[in-house]
Amino acid sequence: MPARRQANGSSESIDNYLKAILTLGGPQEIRVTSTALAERLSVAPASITNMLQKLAAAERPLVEYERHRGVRLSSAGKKRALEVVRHHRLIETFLYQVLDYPIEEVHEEAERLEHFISERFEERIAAKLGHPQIDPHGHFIPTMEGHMPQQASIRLTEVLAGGTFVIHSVDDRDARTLRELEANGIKPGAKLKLKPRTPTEACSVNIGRSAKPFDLSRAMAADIRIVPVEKN
Amino acid sequence: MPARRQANGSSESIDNYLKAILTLGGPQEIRVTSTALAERLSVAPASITNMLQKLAAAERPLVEYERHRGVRLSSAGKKRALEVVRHHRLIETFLYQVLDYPIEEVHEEAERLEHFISERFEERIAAKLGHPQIDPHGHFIPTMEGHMPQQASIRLTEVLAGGTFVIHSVDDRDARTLRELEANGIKPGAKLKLKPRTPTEACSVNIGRSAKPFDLSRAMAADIRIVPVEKN
DNA sequence: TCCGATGTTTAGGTATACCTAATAAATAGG
DNA sequence: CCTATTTATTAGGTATACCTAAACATCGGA
Repeated sequence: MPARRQANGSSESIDNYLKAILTLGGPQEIRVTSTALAERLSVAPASITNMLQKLAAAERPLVEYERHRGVRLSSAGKKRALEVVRHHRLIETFLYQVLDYPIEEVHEEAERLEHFISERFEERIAAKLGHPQIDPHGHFIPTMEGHMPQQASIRLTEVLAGGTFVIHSVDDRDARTLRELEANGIKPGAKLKLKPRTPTEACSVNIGRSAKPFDLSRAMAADIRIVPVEKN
Repeated sequence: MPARRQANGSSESIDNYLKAILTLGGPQEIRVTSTALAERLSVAPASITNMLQKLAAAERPLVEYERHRGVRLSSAGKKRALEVVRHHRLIETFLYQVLDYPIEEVHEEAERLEHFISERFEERIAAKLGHPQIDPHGHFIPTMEGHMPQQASIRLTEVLAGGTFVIHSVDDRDARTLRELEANGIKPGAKLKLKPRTPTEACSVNIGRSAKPFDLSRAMAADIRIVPVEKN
């Protein structure tokens, strides 16, 4: 068998399956379908089935899998997934704060390196950064013990009531969208006022002083998460 | 085909073949034999032949290979090999200086990460370090343009004449040996006096004030390189 | 409830990078 | 100079992680 180049036991590919199951399953750890995984990972559905069977059949299974009923992470799988997410977010923070990367480049580099850094590397950059809890996108960084801090945030697109919010995170998968949004003031920490609306209505947003209509489909694509602010 | 996880075109495995050919070929770029490569890479000789054929047959060949006559790097191969060596040595320097790694741990981490960092990462850590020319082991760092600085150093084991030298580099492949040698003052920058000897004789070494006999086989294993010092 | 659309799995195949065993070429000793 | 040993190559096989195409479940609507 070919040499393992990872600092730990699993492969890069497996890491990515676990991460995808973690994020698609959401905080309630809903079963994830093959199709959803196939789309997320840009892999044929048949390949997903194959991999899931292998992950479930392992000595120490990383997922719980039942034919035609989707997958969930096992506790071992969740541990590894959270470790990889921790790596990703620490690396992003490090690239941004220590190596002065432009914000829109941190994701791609982190996506590659997250699989290959050692425990020591993880520990050292965390120490250098003062054990940060959120990354430059506003995402919480899982703890060393594999625990994801509770996020009291909600999707912008889920909010119908209107009110004042702080942007908690802006998803970092598409560099262009991210940059555009940032240029418009849509970035973690920014304050934002929503007008009440129905699910189908366009969204109106106040950022700082200026009020502009906001295209909901873009918010959908970018997965903007916000935290309600108590008026005081 | 499986997704490329490297920032550049080639694979981790290919990188390692190129690096091995570079170092085994030496500064004069002697043809390297399959056996030598097989040993260095801990891979069966048959696998070496296979890989060399592929590397030589590529659209843009990375090696010049003739059956039964060994390999040399092509200019493209040499460029990539030097790039990987640059990555390795920059990463080691970075781990040591910025992340406070213990010296004996930098090699393993660099060996893994060297294949996966981007041009940007390389450039950023080089800048952070002030574009260093030698790594913590005393090895020269190839330039961005893929040029290896001339090393006026020689193998400790090749020196028969005796004289005063500065240790230029101590090879970093075996952590234990490295640590032991360092504990005995054998580290880059240390001054060292050799007594004249024959190839088979034990070696006598002065480090600072103390003179001790030195086991040549250990020097052989560790590939200690030294630079002659003009007495003044 | 049955039936077709959708989603999922099985079957069979590709490329990479390894392996072992058998064969062939080069080199060195008598 | 010819054989014996060493070194290198070919042939055939494994595991991983993908693929396509065909078969098979599940689910929602008539």
